Amino acid sequence: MSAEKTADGTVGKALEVLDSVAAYGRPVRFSELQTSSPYPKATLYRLLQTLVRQQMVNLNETDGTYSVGLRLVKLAHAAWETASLAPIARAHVAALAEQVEETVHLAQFEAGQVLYVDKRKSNDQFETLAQVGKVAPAYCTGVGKAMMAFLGPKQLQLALNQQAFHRYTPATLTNADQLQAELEHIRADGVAFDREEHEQGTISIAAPALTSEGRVIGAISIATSTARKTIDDLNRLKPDLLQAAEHIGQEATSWQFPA
Amino acid sequence: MSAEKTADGTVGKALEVLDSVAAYGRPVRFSELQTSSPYPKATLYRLLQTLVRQQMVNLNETDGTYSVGLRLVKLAHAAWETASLAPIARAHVAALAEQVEETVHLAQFEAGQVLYVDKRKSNDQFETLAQVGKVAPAYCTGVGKAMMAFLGPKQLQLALNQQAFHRYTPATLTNADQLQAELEHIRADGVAFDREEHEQGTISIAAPALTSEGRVIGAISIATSTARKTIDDLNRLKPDLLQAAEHIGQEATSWQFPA
DNA sequence: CATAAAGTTTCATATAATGGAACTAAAGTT
DNA sequence: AACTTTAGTTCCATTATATGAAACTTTATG
Repeated sequence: MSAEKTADGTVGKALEVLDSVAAYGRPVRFSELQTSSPYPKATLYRLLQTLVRQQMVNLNETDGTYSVGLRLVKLAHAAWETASLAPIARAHVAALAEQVEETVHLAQFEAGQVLYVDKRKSNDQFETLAQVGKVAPAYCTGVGKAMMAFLGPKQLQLALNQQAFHRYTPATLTNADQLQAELEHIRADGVAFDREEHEQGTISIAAPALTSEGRVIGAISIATSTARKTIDDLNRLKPDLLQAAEHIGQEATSWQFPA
Repeated sequence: MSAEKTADGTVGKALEVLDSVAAYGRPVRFSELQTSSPYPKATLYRLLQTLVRQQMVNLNETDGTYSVGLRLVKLAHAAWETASLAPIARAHVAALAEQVEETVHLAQFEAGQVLYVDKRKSNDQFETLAQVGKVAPAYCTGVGKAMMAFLGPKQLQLALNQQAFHRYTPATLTNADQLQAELEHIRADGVAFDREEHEQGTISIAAPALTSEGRVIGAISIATSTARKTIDDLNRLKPDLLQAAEHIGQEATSWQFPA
């Protein structure tokens, strides 16, 4: 485990146990948790009981399985309401999806990563929470590069240090210099492109959502497959995209959304 | 603080701090957290730094405020996916709302309380997460009584002990004997009514969703105001409600949803 | 019924956390 | 500009909490 996590003693351990329960995505028995835990059996057991008493984990006494608990769901909800741009931006995301007839993503920048907070396909009857909440790297996604390009210098330096530059496809940018050059282009052009950098066959055009003071609060993108459209096709959607991004920025500023 | 929380030492304290950050619902400064914290300044500060390092809390270095962090949002998402009946039940909730043209709620039973996991109004274009995740008492809500009525005896006893019997309106049931008698009626009738017991002017009819083995996994309700409809009007919707509840139970059983 | 596996508890010892006091930085006042 | 107040941060002797191997209990299996 990382030195950072070690430094956080009991709390760090408890949260790691919580993560492992959550990661199973289904109720899990103690012995299963034990097989993948770095902790001695007694330690794991005690941490788990603490989490159960704190209602972060639920113990189903009928079959002896553990699953995420009510208190976490409550915290989850508070986290979503406080930190998510999705409620404010929803109408604009929906309108853009209808207009361009492609998948539209809304994302935020957190700890150097991209967090998808909304996704809308024009023919969906509803959006599902299961589609949002996903985290992706910033350096090789449209929304990630769009947000990085408009960060202040201090935040940008920190963000650059937080990129792993793992090569996902042959098109992935794999070092900070390449990325910096790309970000200059994006700043000049106003939009970012994902040219199959994260996922082969997937391209997108993205624009940052900025407050009236120019601070990055998120990004919106139109994504499609190379089978359906080309980068030039996406570029033709630039005006609609920029307008939606600007609307989101304006609305967030009027709501005094934290940036 | 309760003895239970005290017994959980540092983890309990850290979670309490996390709760208080989440409860603000907006970015908050250290001094504000301090005013309502039971902990000495140094202790609060150190717990907060631990949560920041663990990414459960985010520190905005620009304005020195704390807010919920990415890791909590990730855990949130996992919690939702694992523990929520909402994705499985969604189509049935939507169909019922369309059919009866009133607000339909979907809820689950957790730690003696009702957790709303979906809500649909027939004329909504979308549902918002902000509407779900709310917790309510069981003894004076339609969904709560519907679920309690079909609990096994051991679980029912525990659940009865978890009710506060606070009087919300003149119609609120305020002791276990009254509630037990009401639950007998509900078992016989198959549905529960909220007769302005939780909120003046709000009435509802609710039915439990049961697995094929008869275990309670949730409840669904049709809620309206006394200005719009009477209890008799709601009773006429009983067949549609029971059918939707049964469909949800069947689908959950086929998905092997944990009960 | 015996054995194995899973879950739970004990307690001497080790480690982590505490919190008053002091320090540093930022904001406010004169 | 200087001083005061408030907010944020760090120190470290002391205290509290956590640890984890071993043992025990319960449940499952052959």
